[in-house]
Amino acid sequence: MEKAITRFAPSPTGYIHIGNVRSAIYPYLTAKQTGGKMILRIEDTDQARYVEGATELIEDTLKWLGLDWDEGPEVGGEHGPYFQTERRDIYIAWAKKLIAAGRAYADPTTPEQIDAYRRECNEKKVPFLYRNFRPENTPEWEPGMPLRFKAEPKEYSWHDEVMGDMHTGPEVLDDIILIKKDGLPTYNFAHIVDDAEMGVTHIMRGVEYLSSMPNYLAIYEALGINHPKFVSLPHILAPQGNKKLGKRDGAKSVVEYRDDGVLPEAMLNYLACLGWNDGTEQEIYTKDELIERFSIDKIQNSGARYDEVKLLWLNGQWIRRIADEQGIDALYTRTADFWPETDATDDYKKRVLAIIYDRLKTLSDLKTMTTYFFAEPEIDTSMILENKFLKKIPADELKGLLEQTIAKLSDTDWNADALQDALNELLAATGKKPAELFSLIRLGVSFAPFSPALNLTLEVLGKEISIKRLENVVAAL
RNA sequence: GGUCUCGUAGUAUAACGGUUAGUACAUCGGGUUUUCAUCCCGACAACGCGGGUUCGACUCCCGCCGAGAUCACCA
Repeated sequence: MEKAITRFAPSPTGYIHIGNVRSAIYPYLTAKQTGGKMILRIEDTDQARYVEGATELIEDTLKWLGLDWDEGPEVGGEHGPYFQTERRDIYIAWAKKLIAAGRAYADPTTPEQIDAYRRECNEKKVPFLYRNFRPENTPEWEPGMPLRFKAEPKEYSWHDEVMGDMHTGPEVLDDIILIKKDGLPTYNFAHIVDDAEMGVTHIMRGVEYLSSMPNYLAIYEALGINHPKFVSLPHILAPQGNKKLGKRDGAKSVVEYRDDGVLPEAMLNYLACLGWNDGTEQEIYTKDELIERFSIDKIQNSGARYDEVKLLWLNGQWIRRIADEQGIDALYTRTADFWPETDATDDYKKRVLAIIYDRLKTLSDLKTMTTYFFAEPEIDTSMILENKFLKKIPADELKGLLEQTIAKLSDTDWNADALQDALNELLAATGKKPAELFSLIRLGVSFAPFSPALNLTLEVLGKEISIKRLENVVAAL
């Protein structure tokens, strides 16, 4: 397979969210699959929208997801620099080729005049095209003036790897701005130059660029260069409505999910499979499997709706997968930031994790689901007295059952099997149903709405603490 | 408004002229000695509409309808 040179080229205007990270994932998978390279290029030509720290945030996001770039900031490479503001001279040099060929000209029109033209067109209900107002004699271009492309309207046909064969008429061609007044290029020009200089083979970007394609094609043509393959990625849609998912719809930063206890494996898995699938019924993919199976021609050509519920389901699957395949220790190393306030030992926390992990949807569930392992629960007798299995049993009888339990457990070896045996014997001795006796004991030691299997909970809690808690409940009833 | 794109259950998708239209999430029901969860079993639920082409259409063609994108010295 031909080695693909792909790129992720964000502008540093803020964080990367669910809606736009796919245009980093697919280039990564394509590059890795073919033994090629992914380039990270920072498109910082819009000074007004530049956000301090955004580049670091972008890098942070890619690293968390495991999308390492082969060329770009931090790692360098033979095609640098990788910040567009550091490449001004390159753009100017390419722009001069266009001027020399008579395909670009200095634009003397003021923004006010352009607005007037646009209004005029709106009133006449005809599309506004700058080329219809192109000045007769234009000054020689020099820095400080906007430079425009000189369009030669005609039909264009091209192939998009996702959308298929495309065709447009001459009416979409216009004299677009190549270099802005501030001397920096527009995206429209910069990305063409950079992709050419960097040897990019696949341009993978959102479908919003589809309607600009003819203008790009015209520039490639005027420059006399071949264009890369075009891969238009459909939008990810907001959960409600039919809009593309954006920050306004509450699209969270990708790294925010890390802080919420989502595993990068799950995030990558979910996002890669949103709008792509390999034709099989597999749901869980490792990064290596994605690299192996990914194919551009199976990218969906309609938008896909973001579904956080499924992401969280997948995260639960990944939590279990890591614990089951790599062991509790491996999962434990991921949980450092997610425990309740405690000075408990690693060993104790691991034992808690081992009995609770199959209940977790996110790692941050640990915070709320394990409190009674680390602190004395507040005794709330109503939880016992109003429990659906216990409310028909008089308080005195409950008290008696607990006393019997305490006596039995005091005489039991403290391991899961022995505890289970003891609990079964208690069941026989008291004649109670499991739902009754076990609910009582479970609530007595945890006062939590749910908890792991009773014998395991008791084992981890320890003999002394378990019995002490039950005694406290007897006293309170 | 011009141009372009898209249209299978609530959601994500499979099917590439012939299937009882498959799978997963969600929802509902059941099972695994308490709860919650895991796991297992089951149920509900879809080809936007209308014409063609064809022995036969989710699949090919046309029209309509619906949804989206884009028309910046933003990317």
